[in-house]
Amino acid sequence: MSTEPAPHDVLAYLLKHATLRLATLVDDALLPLGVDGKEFGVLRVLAHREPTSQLQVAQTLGVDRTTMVALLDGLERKGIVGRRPDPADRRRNVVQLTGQGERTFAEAQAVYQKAETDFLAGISPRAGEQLRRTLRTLLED
Amino acid sequence: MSTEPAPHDVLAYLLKHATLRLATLVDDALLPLGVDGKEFGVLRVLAHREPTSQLQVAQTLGVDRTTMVALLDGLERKGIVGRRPDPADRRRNVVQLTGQGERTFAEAQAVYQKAETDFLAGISPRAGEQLRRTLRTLLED
DNA sequence: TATTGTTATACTCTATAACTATA
DNA sequence: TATAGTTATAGAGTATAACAATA
Repeated sequence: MSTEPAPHDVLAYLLKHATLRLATLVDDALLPLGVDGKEFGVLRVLAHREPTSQLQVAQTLGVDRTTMVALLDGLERKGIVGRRPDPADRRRNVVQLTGQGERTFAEAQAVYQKAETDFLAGISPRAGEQLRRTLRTLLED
Repeated sequence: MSTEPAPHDVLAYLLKHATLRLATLVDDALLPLGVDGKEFGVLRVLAHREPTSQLQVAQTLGVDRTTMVALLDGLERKGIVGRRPDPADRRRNVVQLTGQGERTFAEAQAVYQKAETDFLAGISPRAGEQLRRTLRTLLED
């Protein structure tokens, strides 16, 4: 046997695969609602804010504005979001959840919480909270 | 203001972005060595094991065997790994680090450790160890 | 027949460049 | 001139299918 450490026991690997596993759980859980994890991200932004422009949503999520177009096209086709020109600046689109979108978001949030709980099932609630705090601190900078 | 929780304060988001940040730090740190994070993953597998086949390396890393071909092509071109037919089963390629590959791996490991330390700079060593333990437990299943 | 490595191809995801309309 | 949204296009990354050599 080699004296080298196991290739999987390194923080970058552990973080990546924990991320992947939770993302898979969430995507699977959201499947019946007709949205995926990325779309759920858009819904969270729209539910949190007053109606905003596409660009603001894109910047909040850290994606390009051209990527946001396709994302919103899909959500609009499903009747989850609506777009209309901003009367105050007609270059902008005001984006907001539709009534159906609000319901989908509420269901998606419940489904997400369950997936997260399942993901954390192997550790104590205290350890789960500690994990969340630690990650927040690391991302604060 | 909305009563909805902030869209970024959700475990899936925190995990994803912590992963991204560490991956970026590691890639940047490895740049002068001429390898990236994914190639460093291959090096870790090869350093840990006795010489193995391409397929075994691919499976350990969870990538397709066709993906491994291109990865090893790059590492071989750089003189970091060598490939030769396995005398015991000539369908297989035995893959191992070259002398230069061993040196590159040693340097890469030092560089990685520094990037990880920088990443964890904002929390206590105890919290860093707790993070590692928690992630290991979550991935054990 | 099944397996390993390889190649060609297709698919997904995302960004860059160019266009339209508004400011 | 600059900005928001859109479209077309290109690039990175990875997987699927088909093939050659070997078992």
